[in-house]
Amino acid sequence: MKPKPPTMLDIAAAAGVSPMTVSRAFRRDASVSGATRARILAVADAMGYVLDGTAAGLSSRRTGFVAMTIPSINNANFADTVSALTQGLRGTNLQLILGYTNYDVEEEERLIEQLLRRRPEAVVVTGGTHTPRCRRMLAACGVPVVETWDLPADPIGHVVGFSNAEAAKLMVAHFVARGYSRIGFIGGDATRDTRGFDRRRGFTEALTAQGLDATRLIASGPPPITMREGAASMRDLLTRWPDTQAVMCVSDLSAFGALTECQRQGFSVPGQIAIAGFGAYDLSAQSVPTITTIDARAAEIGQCAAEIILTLLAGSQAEPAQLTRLQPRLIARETT
Amino acid sequence: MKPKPPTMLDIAAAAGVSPMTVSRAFRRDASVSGATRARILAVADAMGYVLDGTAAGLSSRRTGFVAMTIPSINNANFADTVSALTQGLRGTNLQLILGYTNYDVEEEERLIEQLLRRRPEAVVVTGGTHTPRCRRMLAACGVPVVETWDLPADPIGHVVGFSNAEAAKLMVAHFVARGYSRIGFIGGDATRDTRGFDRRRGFTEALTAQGLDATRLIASGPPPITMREGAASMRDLLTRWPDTQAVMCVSDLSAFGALTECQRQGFSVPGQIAIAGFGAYDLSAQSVPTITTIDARAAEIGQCAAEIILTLLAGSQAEPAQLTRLQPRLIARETT
DNA sequence: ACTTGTCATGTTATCGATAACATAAACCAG
DNA sequence: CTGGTTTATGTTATCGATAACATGACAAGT
Repeated sequence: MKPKPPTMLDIAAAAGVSPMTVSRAFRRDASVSGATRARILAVADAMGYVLDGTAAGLSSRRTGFVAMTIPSINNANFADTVSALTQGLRGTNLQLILGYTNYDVEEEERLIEQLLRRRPEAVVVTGGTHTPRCRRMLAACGVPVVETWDLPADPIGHVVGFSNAEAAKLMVAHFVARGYSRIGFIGGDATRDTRGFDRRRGFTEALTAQGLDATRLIASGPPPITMREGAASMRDLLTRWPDTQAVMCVSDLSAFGALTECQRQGFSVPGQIAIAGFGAYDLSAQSVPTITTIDARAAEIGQCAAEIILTLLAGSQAEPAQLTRLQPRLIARETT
Repeated sequence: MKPKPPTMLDIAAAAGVSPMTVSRAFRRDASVSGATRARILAVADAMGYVLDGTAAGLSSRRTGFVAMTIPSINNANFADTVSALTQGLRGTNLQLILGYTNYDVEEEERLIEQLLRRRPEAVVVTGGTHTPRCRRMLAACGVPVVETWDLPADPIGHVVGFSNAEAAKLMVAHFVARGYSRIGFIGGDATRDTRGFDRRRGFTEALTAQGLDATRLIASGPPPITMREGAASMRDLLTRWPDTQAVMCVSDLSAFGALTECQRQGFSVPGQIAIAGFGAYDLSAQSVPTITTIDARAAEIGQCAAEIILTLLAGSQAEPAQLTRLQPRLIARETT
């Protein structure tokens, strides 16, 4: 029924060489004569042999894994970071394994332990807030750690991120320059999405600095905030503060939801109310009207993380922790 | 600099027990006295010990991996399947490892080999079209294989899918019932996205069966088709066949792009032209107007796949290959 | 008191590869 | 033709855990 898959010994016997030669044949660099390698690979293919990476990893202490945690699959921003990182790792024999924290640091702790069991050669986490045990595990795991999408107050290792608060201030400055003064914010509950929370903090700080009312805040439930919740929050906002002139949303998805709600209610955007999002999703470039947003440079985050990892794994000595600070860019569009 | 991480032997020595007892302490079921387990886990935590899953997997022949290939990250449909599958595996100690094929069977072959090296306990692939070598590897790997999102003509193992062609016929029937007869199709190049191709085939077959013109086909480049390409394709379509009454798009994203193009050109939807998508993304429920689409039951696919895998891994004897055929549902909305 | 059984733990062999070292053959300069 | 170097391959020990079997202690049943 289940014929046990062949091992390297079987291939070696069938090809009339030693196991070590088979092992070498399966690696690029190793010194094996062309003829021998071709014969071995042919035999292996014929016998349906697939190298056992589990055993290889145990023996060589190189598993070929890079572990990464992200809050949620199906978020275009994190997907961009993941894509870029995957792309940056292409050509090496490193593979990304992903875990989803669901915006929950407890879940992150469990996940990190599971991922570290796989003995990754590097770890990339999203965000700079972790449980104490999670921090300990990451600090002790002996491989490079990169925190992303944030600027942690007390980094564990390397950082590739940006200030979410600064990004929000950028947007407030844009609103003020456009002449809006009664400005609201739509986001998720503060407790879980720390990056969303930082954006809200930056938002209120910037408004306060301008002497403007910073109380028009809608919390629309646990993250991630969907389009539907963006729409519901817009309804709330318009009910509670009907004279609101502009709204910043925690993401483009919620901004789009807010926009559709305005369209349904017959409000003109930006004539009666201005809307801005965050993240520079395709959606905000394509919608009618197009949505003002902030490009958080998601792909560059992944790309920089990949470069850091490759450099670190190539060089043998431990390099000092590196901080790469990216500058988010405001993209002004039709909704403001 | 890099203190070598402790091994199970170190923990055993520190806790004054044998390595085997430590091994048992780390597993739920094993018989260890509560006091001993607590002591061992405390020592392990204090020493920053993390179980080496590589070695565990080699020894026990259970790696705890389920491998899955999907065409693309950042596709809400596949993300839903992945989420549901992850959810279904929660509570077991199985972890999903994902690979992205980029809609390319050659890439899939490379990926499957890489994934099989990790010795997964089950494999889930998206689609039913593979290279010969890929089929051979999957057939020989000795673990359950589930093909999804399709009904392969010649399945390798288990299947959880639906007929993309039938789904498209459903949509054509809907168009015809609404009285549209000059109907176009927007999709990607036929060569790579076989599911998209099947939808187009179903579309043309259904039109032909109705005696309608089935030549209004726009191929907008290699998949995945984005919103932007949907918009560009709509422009093409309106230029080449200005009297078109309705358009079926290969996905909701391209449908949304097509919708925005109509809005920019001042065409009323559905007054002057009807638009439908595929996939029941959030977007199509939220846009103004809401977009008619087909719910492919992405989450159920993941859920069923998880159930199959869990059943197979629980039972010891090999069960016969199982075909789960889901029925896509048409969701009529404002754009038609 | 004696068997039988259960529970907690220890011992030994092994999973499938690779590192590190060893060796034979081929090559090459002087 | 000789000594030194390179190239291709083999040998042995080991990576860190777990399976399978073994054992000793204690409880329960007769």
